[in-house]
Amino acid sequence: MKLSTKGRYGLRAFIDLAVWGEKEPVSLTSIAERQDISVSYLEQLMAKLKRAGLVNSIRGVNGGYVIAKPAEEISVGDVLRALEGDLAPVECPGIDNSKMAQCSGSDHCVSKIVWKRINDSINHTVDSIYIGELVKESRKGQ
Amino acid sequence: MKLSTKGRYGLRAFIDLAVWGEKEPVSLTSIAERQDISVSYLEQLMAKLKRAGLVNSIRGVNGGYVIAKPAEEISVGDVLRALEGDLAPVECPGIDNSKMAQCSGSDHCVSKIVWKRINDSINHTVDSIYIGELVKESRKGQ
DNA sequence: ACAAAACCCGACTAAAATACTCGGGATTCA
DNA sequence: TGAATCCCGAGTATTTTAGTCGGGTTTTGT
Repeated sequence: MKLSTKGRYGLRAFIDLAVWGEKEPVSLTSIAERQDISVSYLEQLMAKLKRAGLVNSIRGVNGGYVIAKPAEEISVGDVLRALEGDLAPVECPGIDNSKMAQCSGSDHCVSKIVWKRINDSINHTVDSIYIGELVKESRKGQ
Repeated sequence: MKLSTKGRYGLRAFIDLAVWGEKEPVSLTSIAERQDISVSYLEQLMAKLKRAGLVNSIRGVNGGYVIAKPAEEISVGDVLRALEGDLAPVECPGIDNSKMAQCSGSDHCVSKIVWKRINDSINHTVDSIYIGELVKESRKGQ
């Protein structure tokens, strides 16, 4: 039960971007330095965030990344799901759809109650924290 | 971000035990059949549950396992933590103690707010579901 | 006494996932 | 043109997972 470095580093990088990228695009090099993450790896993470429409990129000299929407409109859940895919720790058919075949055991289907509550609670938590709050918090700390 | 089979199978096995083991010990063979998990693997899981004091074992012919306390007094969190260790998806120093060295980056420490809320929400969720409820639910389903 | 049913335990391993790196490209600006 | 950037797919070492396996030991029924 662990969030991978994709999610951990990626959220840190995204916050960094939101903090430093108000006027000008932020280069991966600068994020890499501040956050101590390699540029190559950041490229992977940013690609995901871009695909999800959370950041835009500007190529060429003085280019970099900017967040695609105001930080107040992006939740931690948006960012983490873009990086990690579904956050559900247990993918159980019967919660939603697809192959019910697996889910025919007796109390097998009782544990599903548990998985659903865990999944819901995680999603609710990350969806209720916005990047904007974290940016404010970060500025306060400096 | 995934719960391993230890947690998933283990909770199923534990519920099975709670459902079937009211009077007599339940053998791993019988759990294995009902839950479609190999006996060898179940042995590993039960060893953990036993070490955590959640089940007792009875050796010899007609032996098996029994839960160590009433199902109403054991939470899903107790079981999952026994099987998986700490459920926190992110282990971040600064939430509690130890090596703060790592946690000196700027907004690095802002994301900690997120990890803490996620950890808390998961723990709260699993600690508020008791095996007893699940047993009842399972009996109802039959 | 002995065999069978059960738990007990540590070591081993194949497969999958993770956490990256690397090399070469394409853009843009000065 | 060349330097700073982003872009992208492949490759790979390490770690973790998800088990199996081969031996025990304990207990009970006959």
